[in-house]
Amino acid sequence: MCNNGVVPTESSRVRSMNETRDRILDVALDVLGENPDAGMGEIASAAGVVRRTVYGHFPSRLDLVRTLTERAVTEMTGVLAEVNASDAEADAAWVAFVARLWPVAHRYRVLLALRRGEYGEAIHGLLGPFDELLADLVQRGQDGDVFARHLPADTLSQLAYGVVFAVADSDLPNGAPGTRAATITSLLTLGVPETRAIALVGDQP
Amino acid sequence: MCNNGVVPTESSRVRSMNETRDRILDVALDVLGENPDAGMGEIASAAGVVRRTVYGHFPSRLDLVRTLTERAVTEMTGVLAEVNASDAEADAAWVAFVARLWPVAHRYRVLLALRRGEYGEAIHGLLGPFDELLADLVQRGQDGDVFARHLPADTLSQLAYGVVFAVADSDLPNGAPGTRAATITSLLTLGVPETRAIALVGDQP
DNA sequence: TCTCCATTGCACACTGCTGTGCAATGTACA
DNA sequence: TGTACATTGCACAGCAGTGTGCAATGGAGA
Repeated sequence: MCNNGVVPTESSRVRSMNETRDRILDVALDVLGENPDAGMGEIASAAGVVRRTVYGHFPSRLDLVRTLTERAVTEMTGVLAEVNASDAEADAAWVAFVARLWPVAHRYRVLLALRRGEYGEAIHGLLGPFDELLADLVQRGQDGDVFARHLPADTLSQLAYGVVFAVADSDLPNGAPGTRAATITSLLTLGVPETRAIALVGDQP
Repeated sequence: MCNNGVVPTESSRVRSMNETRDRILDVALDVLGENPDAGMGEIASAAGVVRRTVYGHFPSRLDLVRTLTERAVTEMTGVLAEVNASDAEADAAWVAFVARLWPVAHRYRVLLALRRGEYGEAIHGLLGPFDELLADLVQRGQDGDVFARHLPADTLSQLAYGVVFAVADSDLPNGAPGTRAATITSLLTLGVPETRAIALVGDQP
């Protein structure tokens, strides 16, 4: 015994396994992003692996999707909590949120599609904490009179979040040029006046 | 021979058949609205008919969906063309459009979900004329400086249209109370200032 | 060298859907 | 009364996907 923990037990062995596992997850995100109905075989092929191997890492398709969702929630709540912690005005916080969330959330955009359908309930449950943080931010904006009140905060937050990705989808896959337009549009939907929205976004990407 | 045409040939026979056919279409809209992945069996049961009978009227599932879409396009373009014909300002026209389209489009909301997925291409093609009319209206608004220009008219029109139904979905199935909020939100997304939007909607439903 | 084990390749059973064929059955119409 | 036909009930073939079992294979570690 030359180690007292569990980490460096079989360095190359488990590393290779984790690489496979991570590759499957990464590729699954891409494949499902293009076609939410893609099967395990399709994902396996894209990952350069046999279908049987995928089942070795994820007992069922639901397990795979669940793992993907957990990953997404971890990353996205991290960003949102950070933005929420600042004492900036809610509309400025929203701009920062979209700017920082964009790259990660764009990868996980498939979860929006998967929310309706077979695994809808499971995904919805896991996304709960994120949804709450989002609603909190919008609520703060409504309390501070920077966001409109024509809809309750939880509905409005989901809507504005959806608008961001609706713009993304209608854009070239290379989402870069759309970030600015998406941010402005979501601000408008939140009830921020156009002049203020443009001023907030400034000359960002 | 007591008739010279083809219409009143078998009054009760064909009427009964058309009733069955229409009932299947109506019910299919409801069933697919709740679950876009519903099968032919599910639709048949809901229509009080055997699966085999549905295939008697519609050779394939795609035929059913296509018929549904054609129906929707006919009704919706009718409403939109009428609104477009008036010489009202574009934002006022949009309000009238949403108000008049709401009942019919709400029934056909499933087409938005079906647009992604197996029949996406077919539906998209049939919806083309409607999409163009919609883009024309938004373009008119942009030209007249009542709508924002942060997005091209075709993208913005789709987005605003989607917002209307996103609000509807997050509402009670009884969509009545949401019409006002949905109209206001879509106007905001189009870049109409909040005060103007509220003034336009007035004390409508 | 020998052992462990992730991966592979193939087999299989199961489910759920689509679309078709065909012989009843019942009802409107001549 | 008899015919036409929409509907039914059932059977069947096909397809696509899921999840499992099991014997090879091959590379990394003891």
